[in-house]
Amino acid sequence: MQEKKKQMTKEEKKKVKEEKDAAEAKYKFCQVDDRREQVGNFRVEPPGLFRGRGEHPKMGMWKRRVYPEEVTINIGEDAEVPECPVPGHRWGRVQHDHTVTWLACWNDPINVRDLKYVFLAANSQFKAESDLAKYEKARKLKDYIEKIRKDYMKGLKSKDKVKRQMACAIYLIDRLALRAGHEKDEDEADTVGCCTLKVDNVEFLDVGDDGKHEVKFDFLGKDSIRYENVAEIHELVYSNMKDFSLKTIDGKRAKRPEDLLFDGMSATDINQLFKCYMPGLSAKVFRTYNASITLAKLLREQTDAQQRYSGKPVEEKKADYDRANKEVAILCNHQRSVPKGHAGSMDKLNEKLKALVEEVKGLKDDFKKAKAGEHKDAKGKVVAAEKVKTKLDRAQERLKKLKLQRAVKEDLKTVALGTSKINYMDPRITIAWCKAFETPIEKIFNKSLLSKFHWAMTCEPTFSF
DNA sequence: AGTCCCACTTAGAATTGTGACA
DNA sequence: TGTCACAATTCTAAGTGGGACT
Repeated sequence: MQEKKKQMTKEEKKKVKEEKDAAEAKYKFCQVDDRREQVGNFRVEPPGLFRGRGEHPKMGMWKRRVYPEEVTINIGEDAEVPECPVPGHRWGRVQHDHTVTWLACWNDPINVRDLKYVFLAANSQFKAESDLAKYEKARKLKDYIEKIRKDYMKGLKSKDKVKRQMACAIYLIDRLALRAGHEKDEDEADTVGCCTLKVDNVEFLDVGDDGKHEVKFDFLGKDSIRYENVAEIHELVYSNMKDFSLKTIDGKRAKRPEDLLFDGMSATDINQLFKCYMPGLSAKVFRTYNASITLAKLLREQTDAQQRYSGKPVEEKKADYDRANKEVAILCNHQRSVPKGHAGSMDKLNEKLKALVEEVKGLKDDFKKAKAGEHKDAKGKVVAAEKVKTKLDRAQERLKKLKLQRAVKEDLKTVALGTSKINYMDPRITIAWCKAFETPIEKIFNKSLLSKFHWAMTCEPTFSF
C-alpha cells in the first residue's frame, strides 16, 4: 500500500481521492425538516484490537465487526430508508423517534451495554442549539454563584459531616474546575473525579510560616490523564479534608489509602443540591463557567493594560489570545503528550537560531565598517551604510521571531489548547474580542470552528459573558 | 436508594492535508 | 519541487447527567 502510494502521480492520487469522495458523498448529508444537514460520523468502527486509555482491563481484546443487522436506523416516517451498503445484509430495525437527534445506533461490541451513535455534525442546528443553551446556562450561573459560594463557606462549618463533605467537594468543583466524578465499574480503567477522590490522591502539605494551606492533588482523571497540582485552599477546606482522610463518616474505622475521601455523598447528591439553586445546574456547568469567565477576564486585562490595543500587530494579538487560552487549558487540565519528534525539531530550531545569531553578528561588523565607508561587496564596491542597516534590521527581526517561536513551542509542548476552544470557552467572547480589536476571526478559529460557531458570529463587539 | 440505560458532550491520539521554506 | 512541521480532520474512548426501573 505504502509503495503504491509513492508510485502514484499527482493526477492519479487526485483521481483516487475524487472517486472516494464521490462514493462517500451520499452518506455525508441528510434532511432534517426543511434543512440539509451534514452528518458527523457515518461509519461503524472497523474490527481491531481494543486499546482503551491508560490501564484498561479490556486492553488487547478483539473488537469484532458490527453487522447491519445490529444497527437501528432512526429517521422520519416519510423518509426513504437508506440502502444497506453491505450486500446480502439488511438493517436490524427502522424507527421514527422524534425525541432524539441520532440517525443510527448499535451496541458497542467491547462494552455491550454501551451504545454507539451516528449524530449530526458539529455545524448542525441541533448542535448549535445545544451549544448556545450550554453557554447561556453557564452565563446564568453568574447570577447564583455568589450565593452558592456563601453557602458552601457556611457549609464547611456545619455540624453535619455529610454537609461538610458536600461543601468541600463543591469548593473543589468551583475553585479547581474538577469534574464531578461518578462511580466506575470494575471493567473500566481506574480513574477518579472530585467525588470519587481517594485518600491516596491528596497530600496535606505542612502549613508554613506564610500560613498557606496547600494540598497536593495527584490522580488519574478522564482518559487517564494525570492531574498533579499543589493548590492553596481555604483553611477550613484543608482541615475538613484532612479529617475526612482519617476516618470513615460514621467514625467507625480508620481510612485506608484506597478509600473514598468523600464517603458520605456522591456526584448525584451534588447535582441534586445544585438544582435547588438554579434549574439545570450541574457540576459540569462550573467548568464551562470558569473556562469562559477566565478567558474573558484575561483578555480584558491584556487589552486594558495597553492603549490603542487595536493597533498592535495581529500576530501579537494572536499570541496574547493564545496565552489566555493556555491558562484556561491549564485550569481544565487539558494535556497532550509531547509531540513525536519534539526534541529533534527543537534541536533543529536551535541550530537555525545559532546560525542566525552568527549572521547578525557579522552584519553588525559590516554595519560598523560601512558607517566608516570601509565595507565592500564581493566585487569590491563600497556598500552604503543604510543598505547594511536594512539587512541587519531584518535579520534581527527574524531572530526575535524565531526566539519567540522556540519559547512558545517549548511552553506548549504538553498543553492542549484545542479542547477548551472547542468545548469550554464561549465563542462569543472570542468573536467580540476580534471585532473590538480588529483581529480577523479566521486567525483564531479554523474552518471547522467557524462553521461550528456560526450561531455566534453576529454577536456585538461589546458582548460580555 | 441504588442501579441501569440512554443520549449526549468532552477528550487526546492518529491520520491526513497544507503551506512555508530551502 | 520535495521536505518537513504544523494544522486540520477523523476516530473512538470516556466522561456527564437525567430518568426509568427495581
